[in-house]
Amino acid sequence: MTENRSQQRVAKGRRGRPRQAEVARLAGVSQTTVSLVLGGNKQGIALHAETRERVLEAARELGYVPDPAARRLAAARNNLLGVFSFTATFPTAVEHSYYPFLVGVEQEAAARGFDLVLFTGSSPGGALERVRLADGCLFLGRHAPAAGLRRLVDDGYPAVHIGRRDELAGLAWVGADYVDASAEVVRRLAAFGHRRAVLVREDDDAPASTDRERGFHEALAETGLAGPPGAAGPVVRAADPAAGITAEWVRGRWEEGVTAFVAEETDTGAAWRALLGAVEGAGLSAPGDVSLALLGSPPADLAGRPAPTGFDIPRAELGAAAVRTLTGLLAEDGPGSPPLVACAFRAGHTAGPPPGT
Amino acid sequence: MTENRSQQRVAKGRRGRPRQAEVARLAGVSQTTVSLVLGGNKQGIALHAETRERVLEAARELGYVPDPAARRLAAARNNLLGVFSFTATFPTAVEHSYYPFLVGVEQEAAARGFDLVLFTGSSPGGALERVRLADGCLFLGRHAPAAGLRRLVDDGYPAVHIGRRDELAGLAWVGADYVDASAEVVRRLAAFGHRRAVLVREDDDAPASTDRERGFHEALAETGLAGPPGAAGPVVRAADPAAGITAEWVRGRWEEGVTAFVAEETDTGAAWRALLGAVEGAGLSAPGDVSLALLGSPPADLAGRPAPTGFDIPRAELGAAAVRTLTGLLAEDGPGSPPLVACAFRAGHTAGPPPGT
DNA sequence: ACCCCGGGCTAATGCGTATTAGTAGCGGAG
DNA sequence: CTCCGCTACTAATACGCATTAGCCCGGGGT
Repeated sequence: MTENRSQQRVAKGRRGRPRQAEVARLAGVSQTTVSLVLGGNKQGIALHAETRERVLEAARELGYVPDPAARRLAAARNNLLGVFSFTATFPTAVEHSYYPFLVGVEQEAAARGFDLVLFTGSSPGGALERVRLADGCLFLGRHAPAAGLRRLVDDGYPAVHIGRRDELAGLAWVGADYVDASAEVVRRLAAFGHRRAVLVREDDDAPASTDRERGFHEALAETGLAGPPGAAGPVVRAADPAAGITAEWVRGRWEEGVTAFVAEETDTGAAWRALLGAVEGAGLSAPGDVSLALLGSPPADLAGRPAPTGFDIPRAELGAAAVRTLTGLLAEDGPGSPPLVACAFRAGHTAGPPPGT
Repeated sequence: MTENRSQQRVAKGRRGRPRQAEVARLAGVSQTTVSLVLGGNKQGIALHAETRERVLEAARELGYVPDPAARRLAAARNNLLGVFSFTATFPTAVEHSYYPFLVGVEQEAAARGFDLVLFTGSSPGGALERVRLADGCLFLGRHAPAAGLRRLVDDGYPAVHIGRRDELAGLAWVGADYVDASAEVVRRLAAFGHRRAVLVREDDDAPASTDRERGFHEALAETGLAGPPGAAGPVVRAADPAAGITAEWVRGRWEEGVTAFVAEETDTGAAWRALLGAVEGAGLSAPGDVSLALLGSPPADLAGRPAPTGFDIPRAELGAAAVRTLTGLLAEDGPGSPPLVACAFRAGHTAGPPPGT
């Protein structure tokens, strides 16, 4: 049975893909010559045009494709870019956050002649090292293990993180300008005439969260918007938004004069979800009674609801920018594109003038 | 000269990582021994426990990590699976058809220790040959060029097509069981009490379309459901559904006693879109006046509308099945999983009993 | 005393490609 | 006719690891 099968395979043709040596044999030249012709002959060794043609023809005929591992081992280039995501692939959560990046990454990579290798972080430990198979790698996800990245970066491996990553010196990154985008949202709320606002954030110290909060604060200072009266301050940090952000809480703030509620976007969308529920539970409606804003995009399952006022993260653009930066590192010349990408304000339908204006 | 060069290399730090040879030196053993200890020694060569310890200690001390490229070169495998999609990656169109497959593919691949290489059909000509860099490849999209695939298959390259593909002998494939799923939808319509039904399909001869039609016909025969009276038959083929499926047409069928309208799903969703518009234009409502069913999932932009009665293609599961089949081919042992994956009936809200029941 | 055996290790080689150091052949300058 | 230099190649080697085929040594059998 097994014999039968393997015989079939042998009979069917060559085992595995053709090597340079086979191309060489067919073209009647040496393996070196094949390598020179197909590798672009950067060292400028003289070659007859006709020889070149023969080699190319033979390669085409056999369907030759270089082995990335061998190429890499010989200290050359693969034309492969890695994409490493740390979030284990969770269809639902991923649907709205991972894929759009990938679209941008893929387009930009294709445009520059690179193919993509997807590494998924499920496996533990040295899994990160796998990426060395590619010429360089993009890392995405909030929780990339610093130790592994440190290692790669120190070894001079070209790596670009999608999302701000300052604490890891030497690691290149591209990120969305959450500070400015968040500030802009608050400015719009102020322009509507709101006087008091709160920000609901999850208990997460990722740069993406702190940046949003910073933008929020900056715009408060700039516009004169205030938080609720009292010492609590305008920012609410909820480890479990569903529990912390209740109808009672919303009503309490509302009675204190808060007319604008802002939530940050996270993987789960928990803050926004809780806010929507609590406002509804409090018998308030947006944008009639209160204005709601989301610093980011709503979770996929709320796609049917009216679009929240807020901003859109240009994920595809970010992915493309990351590829540009990475290929810049590979070429060791370009200064790369600027790391911050602007977000687009989204008017949406959940914010408007406060009641009585 | 050679000395000089190697010194440069050290100075440059381009390769700062320790090799097995260095671990070996530190532990006072040979590189072979290091490889045996760290590689798990599958060949069962006798090794002193103390030697083992020394090697492990040395490896730890130097922070040794194996070079994946070298590893793969030596193993003549690279643990890469290709995914080749022919539809150029168009963010919008792709969002709902390409990505869900990928999710399943990725999970199953990760579970089996494979990484993924993404190829996009955008590049011209011999682009197909690129996939040979992976150990095997998945192909997806209705319009995969037969010639290129033929070539790969004949060479014994492990390839699996996602979607039925019978005409290409020797090509493995996995597909959704559209025949049974479509039949089931019709059975449900019959159970509601409908007596006459039509199927609107686009002018596309892909297996996915003909399978749906076959299921439709089979269930008609089985349940006694009929098409409209006259010679036209129960299936309407519209090259341009927006033009062919009009309000007048719907009203015409309705007056002939047709109470159930079924559309097939295609990339664009044109048939379903046209049907919805025409029914509305005819002043009819579903499921009150007529029942509508969609053989597949609605296009992404109609996600807000009531869920159509129909079935869901288990895309992720299909992707996973494809990976299983492919790894089966690679191992040359497993019989692979069965090629047909069942679809899940979706009750939805567009079908019910016909008026007057 | 000799051989064999098996435990413990290593030298040698292969994987496929890129690069470096040549080598043949030939025409022209000296 | 020698030597040079140029063109058009090729042989050899490195890359880092896995694997195969040994090698050496001590003890037990005969």
